Amino acid sequence: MKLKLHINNVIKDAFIKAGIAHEPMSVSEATKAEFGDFQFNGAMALSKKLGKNPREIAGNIIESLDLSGIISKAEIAGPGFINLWINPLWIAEQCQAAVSDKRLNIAKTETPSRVVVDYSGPNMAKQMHVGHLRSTIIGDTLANVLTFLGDEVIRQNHIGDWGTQFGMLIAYLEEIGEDGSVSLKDLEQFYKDAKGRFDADAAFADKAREYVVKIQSGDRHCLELWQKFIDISLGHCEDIYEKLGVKLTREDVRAESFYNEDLSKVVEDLAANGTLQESDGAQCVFLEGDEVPVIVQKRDGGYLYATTDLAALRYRAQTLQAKRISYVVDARQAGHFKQVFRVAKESGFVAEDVQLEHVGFGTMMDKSGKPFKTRDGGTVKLIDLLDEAVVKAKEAIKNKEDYTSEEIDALAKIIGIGAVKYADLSINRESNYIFNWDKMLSFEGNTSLYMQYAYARIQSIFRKYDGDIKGEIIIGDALEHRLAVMLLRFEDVLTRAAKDTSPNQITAYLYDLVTLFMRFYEQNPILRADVDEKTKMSRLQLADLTAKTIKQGLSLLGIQVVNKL
RNA sequence: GCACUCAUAGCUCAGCUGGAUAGAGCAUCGGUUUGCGGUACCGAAGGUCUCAGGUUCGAAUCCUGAUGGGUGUACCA
Repeated sequence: MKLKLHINNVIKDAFIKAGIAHEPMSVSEATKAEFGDFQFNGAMALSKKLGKNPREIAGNIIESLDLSGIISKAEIAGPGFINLWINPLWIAEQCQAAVSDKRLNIAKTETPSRVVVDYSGPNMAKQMHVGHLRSTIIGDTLANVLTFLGDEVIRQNHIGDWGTQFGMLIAYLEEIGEDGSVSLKDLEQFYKDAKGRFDADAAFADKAREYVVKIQSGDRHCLELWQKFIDISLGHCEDIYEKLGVKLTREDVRAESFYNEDLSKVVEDLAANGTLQESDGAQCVFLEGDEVPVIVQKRDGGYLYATTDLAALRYRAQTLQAKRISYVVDARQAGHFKQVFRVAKESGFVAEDVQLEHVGFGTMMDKSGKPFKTRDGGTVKLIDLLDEAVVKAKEAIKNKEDYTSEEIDALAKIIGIGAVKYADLSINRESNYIFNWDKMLSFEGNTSLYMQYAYARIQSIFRKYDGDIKGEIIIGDALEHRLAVMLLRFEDVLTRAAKDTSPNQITAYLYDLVTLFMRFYEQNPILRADVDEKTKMSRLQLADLTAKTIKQGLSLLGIQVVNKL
């Protein structure tokens, strides 16, 4: 239900009827309940253009407003605000349509766009650490939401599988032989051991260097070892994706190595364009206004990060035919992407109408506001963080005696992982945030457990009530009205969150929704004996729609719900 | 040095296209229960939105400057 669009259309009609030859600005949600459901602030802005006072303009608009359909009441307030009330009968009708529809009456877009979402991008030489969390779950959420809204989404996992360090790792893998997969369980350790050999043994180091050259020139034996290493390493990542409920698969992997053969072409084509310049022996693109150039080829002939990204951009725009390409990468790389995007467009690798965006995000901090590290200063492995979340979630489950130990394990997994994800996704993407277990696993405030609790509570209503649900939704009091309007806003929120790539708009909405439901439920009994049948049916359906909206919302964030907790 | 970015309640955070008295949660103080899951709900208190100018009918939001943090800055990814 595109709620705002409907209301905007009513305003637009009023503009035409009133003979105002301007495009009206969009309505916005009312800032307070007593101001109605929505407000239109465009009269003030028109005041100067029309040479009239804003209240008079607002009056003209209201006179021309159709109050027989979606909007039932309109009032002028203050300097020229128009407060709008939505017709309760219409709201009820729309909620009814939503509750009986699998997609909650949210249509897929009629103009789907092909979107590449680049996210996660772990390095195969190392284990995933907490720094990969945000990219992985923000990117996955974006992909989920866009898919749900009807776009054609291509997920791309640009894993780091190429470069000099791999020679060392492969040489070591060969040296320790068949049981390499065992040692590889701990990639950090494997990396350290390989590095130890590299530093201590000159023959080993020579072999490692030799392997780098061999891999890149396509030596079969070395490539086999390399492939084995990548498979094992990627397997670790997939364990984490599985735990996180992230939908990345092997099909989505387009590794750095995938673009290997394109790299020389990128440089050639830039040279042919005349955009390339040599500087200190390196091949560079100098952008107007930028101090540092984009280096695409080193003095020694090697290629760089930017070269691979240019190749990937071209592949995504030309071969995959994407119209929007979103990179979910740490905010610190803003400068890099700004430059690479410019080169891609200016060189014609990517057409002008393709939207390139760097979806940057802030850093995870510890309690003291410093980057999140282990006690001894190392990076925190993502797997350890997730395992700890499950352990802590177990402690948070109250009536443990009601469950078998298998049930508790399953619950703890959903709740623990969900809590970590929700806490992260509920923070404004661009800001740094302080990681806090207690807050994350609290039932209070905008947390996953508050959502889960509300959801479980609603499910409990339906466990108690085993009759049929029939009849209509009737909007009774003001709280029901507000709850119903809130439910209808879901699509607008998703659309906006997708446009801005900000998952926290979804969590903020869910929190508002749940808070409103809790208030509604406190005040409006459903199953109590003194509630008449019609009211009971109506409220049951509102509760049902609330639960379905929570479930759908969390599902887009990649978080499961539980019926009991 | 230059560039980017951030600064909102004691703490952790919201605040979308500029709109009405800047909102939540925690912590503090107080209230609600013959209970549909109290891990809930209601209320009080808490703010010169870092500072100074400017634009505007209207600025936490836009512009300029200052101060204080963070980040990036030529052959790593």
